Amino acid sequence: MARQEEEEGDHNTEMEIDLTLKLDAQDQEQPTKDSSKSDHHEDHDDVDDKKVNSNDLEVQESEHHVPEKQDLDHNHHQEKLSMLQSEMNRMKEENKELRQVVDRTMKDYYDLQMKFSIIQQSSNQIKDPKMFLSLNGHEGNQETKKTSPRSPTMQESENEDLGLSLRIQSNNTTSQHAIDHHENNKDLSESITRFSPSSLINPGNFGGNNKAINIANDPIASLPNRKARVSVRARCEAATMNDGCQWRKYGQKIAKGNPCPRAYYRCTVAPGCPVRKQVQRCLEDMSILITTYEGNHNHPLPVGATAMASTTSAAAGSFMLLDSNNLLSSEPRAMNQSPYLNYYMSSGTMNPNSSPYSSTHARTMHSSDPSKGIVFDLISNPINPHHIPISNLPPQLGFPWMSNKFPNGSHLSRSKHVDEINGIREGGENNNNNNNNNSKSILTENMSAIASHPSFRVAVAAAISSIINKESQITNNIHADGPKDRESGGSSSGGKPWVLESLSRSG
DNA sequence: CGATTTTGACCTGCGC
DNA sequence: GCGCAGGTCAAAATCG
Repeated sequence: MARQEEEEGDHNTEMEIDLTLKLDAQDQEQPTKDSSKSDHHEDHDDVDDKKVNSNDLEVQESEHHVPEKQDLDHNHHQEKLSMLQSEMNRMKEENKELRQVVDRTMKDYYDLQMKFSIIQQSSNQIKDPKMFLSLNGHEGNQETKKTSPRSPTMQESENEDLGLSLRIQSNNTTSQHAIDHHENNKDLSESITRFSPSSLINPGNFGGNNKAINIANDPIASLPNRKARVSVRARCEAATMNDGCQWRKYGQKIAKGNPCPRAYYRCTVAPGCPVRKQVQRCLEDMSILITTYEGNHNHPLPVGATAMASTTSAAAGSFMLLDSNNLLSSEPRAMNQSPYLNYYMSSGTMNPNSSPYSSTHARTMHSSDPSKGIVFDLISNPINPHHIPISNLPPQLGFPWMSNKFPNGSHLSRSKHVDEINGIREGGENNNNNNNNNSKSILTENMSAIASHPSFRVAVAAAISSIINKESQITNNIHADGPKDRESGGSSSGGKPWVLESLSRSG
């Protein structure tokens, strides 16, 4: 028996040594742990606590171990406390930096708003303004810069941290002159847009039977011979983008020039809602989904649909209003300097041979392409090394705006979406060795991950479109002579589509 | 059984 | 006027 007690006593001493070693090891690891790991660490602590507790039961039998055990517990709790405090301090710092970035961005935003209104006010003297909004800190490829040198009149302000920028460029060339110029240039004419107003806004282009359209409730649709159309190009592996609205498919057709069938949907959130959308895969890249919206909803939108709907309707409204004032030219645009979110004008037809990633980014859309009117291009290529291409994501890690139901039946949750961003962040964090710049690099990565996220871009696009809409409405009130004036140009003065795109090019 | 999708027919506009 | 292509309708089929 005595020998047995001796053995137990030795065993207990060994356990305490093990515990001390473990705690020492934790002390060395703690400063390098991130929050998630520290949580994990706490789990280990719990286990260790249990070990200690179970150990205490045995130690109580041998009294000379008790004071050491208490010290150990005390030290352990103190370590935990200091660890949490350091973690809190780190998060506070991170929060502070984020706030600064947000403040700076807001300041830039208001500055740009002011500049834009000034430009708008003087826009009656400018016949051919170029408008360019981008959402990226990276400058675009050089080829693009060559094709679209910044004019001295260009006003810009960029936030390098967030990559938000607004550029408004104007020149004095008339639209017709631009067309003629490009028609004379064979090389350019292949990649550069040609203006085709009749194909853009044409009542016949969206079906002959429009009985369901509620003209009274749709100011844009109420304009005779005009329909607001907004296209969204986005990488999406699901059949349709989940934009928050409820849609019913009412037709499908294989359009000429694209073997992918075009699906026709109408909004079923409210009976008689005139909004319709066409969904078609891009010929050049099947992972790109082109969704074309038409009309304004005549009902309150679900929360999830607000961003996209306000984007489309606001942009459509601004497009119509600005166009009606002849503020925009039909000159093809090739000014994609920023790979993330660019806002420029193009003609109404896309050449199926022209790649959406062409260096000039001039879009010559095929007449059958649904991307007539305004195009929100939300395609992003992985500039960020931590960016996960959507095609590489497992189905359960899609974007929230993608269909909640995947073909395989798996469902998305918002937390997954958050996990995706967290995953990006953690991926970047693992590559850093916890130096002093760690929090900065994390911050940068977080910001770029957020800024490059399609949902964020949609939200920003919505905000920008709303601003443009408001500004254009103001301008319209100042310069327009009323609805009659809008139609004075007939169909020839019709739609000059804008393209809002977020093509990012690693080039 | 109601809602949704599919699919062929039909309508409309445009170019020749 | 005719043919073509895009868009819509509506009955049948399918799904949950």
